[in-house]
Amino acid sequence: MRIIMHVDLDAFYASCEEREHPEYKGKPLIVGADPKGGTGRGVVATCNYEARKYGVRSAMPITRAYKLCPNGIYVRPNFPLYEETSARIMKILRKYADKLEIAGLDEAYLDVSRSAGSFKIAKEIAEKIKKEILEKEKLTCSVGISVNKLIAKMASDFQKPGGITIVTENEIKDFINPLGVRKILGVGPKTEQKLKEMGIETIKDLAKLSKKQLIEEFGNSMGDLLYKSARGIDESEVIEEQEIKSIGREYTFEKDTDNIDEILNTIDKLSEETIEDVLKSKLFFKTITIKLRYHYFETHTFSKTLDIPTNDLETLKIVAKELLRKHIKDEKIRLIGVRVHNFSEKEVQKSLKMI
DNA sequence: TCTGGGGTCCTAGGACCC
DNA sequence: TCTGGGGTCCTAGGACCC
Repeated sequence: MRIIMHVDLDAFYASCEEREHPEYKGKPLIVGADPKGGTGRGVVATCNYEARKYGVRSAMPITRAYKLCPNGIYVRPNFPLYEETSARIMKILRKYADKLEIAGLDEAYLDVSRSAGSFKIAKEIAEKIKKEILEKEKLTCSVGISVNKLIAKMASDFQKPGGITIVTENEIKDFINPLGVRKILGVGPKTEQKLKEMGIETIKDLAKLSKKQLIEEFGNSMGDLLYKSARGIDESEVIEEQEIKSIGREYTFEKDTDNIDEILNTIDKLSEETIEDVLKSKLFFKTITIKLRYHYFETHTFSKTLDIPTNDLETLKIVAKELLRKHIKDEKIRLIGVRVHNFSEKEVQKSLKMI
């Protein structure tokens, strides 16, 4: 049997900010877009627990957060700070894990089956991890321990902030049954709503549906996920390193725009930043996708696949602008994005026939 | 309430090849 | 003249995660 641990840093961005700015402590702190006195654009990235008392939550429009908590401290995210802090923490976690899967800046899965061997030792490891992160980084985390990633993640979420929750094989059913379906990784607002319309709200409800029923309603992949998740089954491995599938940048304008120069200049800028990352990763891409969001929030993507992989900035700029010209409607644009994918590691040599 | 920006994965139709 | 099926690639859209 496996022993899987999920470590989740508590209110990570906000906690990093509090650490760097002790004057923020004890006050509601919101990391995200500039509220601009209630007219700003964007959302809350993270807030501390003080701000949560006002009802502020992650992904909430910043204007709404501002109404709920006008006297809060609002700061822009400082990603270099979070990235550096996260990298040091992942280094700590790596020492304790047979296998480590980084699942974002603020969370990771650890396979500790071999090194722990039992839930008792796994708990001791979790305590050591918490202690080391607190001493070295002045940050707290929540830990879930179980037999797979699905339940470990649900467990880490169970006693936040700062808790350690263990769910053994025998306890899985009682642990998941009362939880809402939304706690399943992969179930978002749409699937939750659809299930609700079917009279399904908790995992216990979900477990009553047959596999056939679920696959008919939700398709092969999601149907299977729901069927297994409702039974606490998750065979997925802790994966050490994931390959990069796509690289891109997008930008929401301060004000919706139909100024073509502004849009084209933005494509240039986004392309340049995208290529910077592409060069760092030493990859060559074949497919270019642009994303357009209109003022009424309708969003479209358009892509073109090249004959030969490239990492060339001019090619990206030209193709991105071609795609824009070909597809853009006569409406104000809210967001524009550029993304590249379909990677290979080498620039494919031109065919010998060309000689 | 009016919805960021970085991504991943899945679906489905059509083209094209064998 | 009409009709196969499988596999792969491309394109567009959508749900979801942190």
